[in-house]
Amino acid sequence: MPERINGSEWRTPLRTPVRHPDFDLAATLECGQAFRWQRGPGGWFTGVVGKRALRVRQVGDTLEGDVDSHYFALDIALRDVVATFPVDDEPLRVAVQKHWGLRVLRQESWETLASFIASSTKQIVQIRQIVAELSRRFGEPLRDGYHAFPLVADIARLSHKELWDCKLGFRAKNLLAAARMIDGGKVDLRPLPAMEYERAVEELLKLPGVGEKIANCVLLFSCGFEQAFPVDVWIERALRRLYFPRRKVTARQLRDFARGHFGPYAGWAQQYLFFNERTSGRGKRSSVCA
DNA sequence: ATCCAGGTCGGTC
DNA sequence: GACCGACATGGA
Repeated sequence: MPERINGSEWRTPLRTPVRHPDFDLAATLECGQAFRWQRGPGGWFTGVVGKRALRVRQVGDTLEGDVDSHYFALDIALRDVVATFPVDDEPLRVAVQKHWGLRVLRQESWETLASFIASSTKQIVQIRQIVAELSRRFGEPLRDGYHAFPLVADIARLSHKELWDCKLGFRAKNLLAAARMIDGGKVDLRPLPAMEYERAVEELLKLPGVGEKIANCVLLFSCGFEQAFPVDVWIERALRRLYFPRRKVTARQLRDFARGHFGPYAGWAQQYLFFNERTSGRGKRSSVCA
């Protein structure tokens, strides 16, 4: 099938279609963990992973196109993950059922860190714009007008204004300083996956613009810490609504609850609850703005 | 117009 | 420790 996009041939050859019943491509790509995918005609998603422009779609149980099974974490048995979730947790059970097949991707750590430094008090649609702009201006050109996410060293060399012009606002200085710390060897992302969780958090907190929430995003989405549980405004809202209705609890209490309650795959539970909260229409805002 | 967005940080009490 | 406002910008 010689698919063409914008008149130019895509990536050749497309791989053999793969059957995978426990995977929901759309939910996985649109739940807010990745910022570089776009849904196009025919149900095809296009995006960039590392230095590859990929195109993939799901038809029923079948995946077509560039199926990167490592990136999509297809080796993980979803039933085993769900089996670790607490029994008698009805809200989580409902969320999992509603979005069955949603998986936590294995993303690249620098891109994840940079994207989430850019994310603070930004809407997801704006984060996507910023990441796209950074890539377009400073990332390695790939085929068909796509660009890789810029390397740490390339961001580190930029001026404050060059980053500012990518709509980063007050986050520009944080991204620049973080890039320079990593590029200069003050912080090393590579050993994070092998560290103890607490130690890895501590390491990331050295970076400017990185607090508990963003550190947990990086550890969950790009370092294999399935227990990491980022608490943002959406999850906070969901936890209050689902587990502490009409009770006053502090943010700290919510974090402690989450860490003790959801188990070794708390991060996966977080994604189901997060996506559910954003799509259920019960939050203060009723629509997903992506 | 006004509020709020996948927060973080440095200042208060 | 918990609480508070500043920080930039744009979407709803």
